Amino acid sequence: MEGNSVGGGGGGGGGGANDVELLCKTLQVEHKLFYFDLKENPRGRYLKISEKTSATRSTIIVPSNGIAWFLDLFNYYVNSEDQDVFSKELQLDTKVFYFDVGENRRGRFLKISEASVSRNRSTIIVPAGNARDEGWAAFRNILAEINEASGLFVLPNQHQQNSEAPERIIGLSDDVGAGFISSNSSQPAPATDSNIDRSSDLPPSDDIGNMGVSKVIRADQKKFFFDLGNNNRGHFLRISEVTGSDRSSIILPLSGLKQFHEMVGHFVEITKDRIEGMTGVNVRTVDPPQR
DNA sequence: GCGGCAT
Repeated sequence: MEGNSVGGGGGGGGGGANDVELLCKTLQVEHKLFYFDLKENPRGRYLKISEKTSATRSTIIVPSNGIAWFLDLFNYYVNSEDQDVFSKELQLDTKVFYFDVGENRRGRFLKISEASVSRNRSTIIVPAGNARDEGWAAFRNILAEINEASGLFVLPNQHQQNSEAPERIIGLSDDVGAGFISSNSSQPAPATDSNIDRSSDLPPSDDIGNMGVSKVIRADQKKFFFDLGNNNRGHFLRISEVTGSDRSSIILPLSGLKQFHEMVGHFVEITKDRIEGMTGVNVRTVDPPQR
């Protein structure tokens, strides 16, 4: 039961009492107080996020490989137009986090529910804040700090640098609506605006951890490189177009990858009769770039 | 001085 759980304090009581505290931060949003504790135990590292109001306290436990996903999702909710946001599901290990935006007379809020097999569902609610979602933005900033700092702590007993294969770690799926989905929606949401960052946002390339997955395709005279990577803002897919000596890239946070895929599939579908019979698209694996 | 969700 506790085999896969990280930091849940499962089984016989400890409640993470022995866990090492790596980093603590607090954030006040309106009258709520949020505690962020980055902790570590022999099973791994996790972020405990607690919401405390006058009488209640509720906590969610985020596995460390989910911090970047939380960051991406908060960016999504901060950057999207109010009417364009959808609920999201984030599966991490054995638990699922549900992100839902709600509104009542107190204002807009983001409800984050953690559902796991052996535990009651727990929920925190983050107020959007008055203007420009500053409550969510402040929350996002804390996540960014923690995500960045987390990379500075090295597990002494770390056997592999990437304990997760990219395909297996995480599934991020759209729940409701998903912006653009296989159904015959006539109006694809311009989700790309918020999901695709320009390459200028990248830190120096030293910080880009290549995850060892690189592919290249050719189309006509162009080459396109696909590289998985991660930086202090999370995981991303970099797609680079290389012509001659010029390279330009888009950086696609993995939270947008599914929508990207569906969007490409859409255009493949509607142009099918025009590309049938075309050949010459080669896909191969290449060595990770050196820089 | 808040208080949402939902078991």
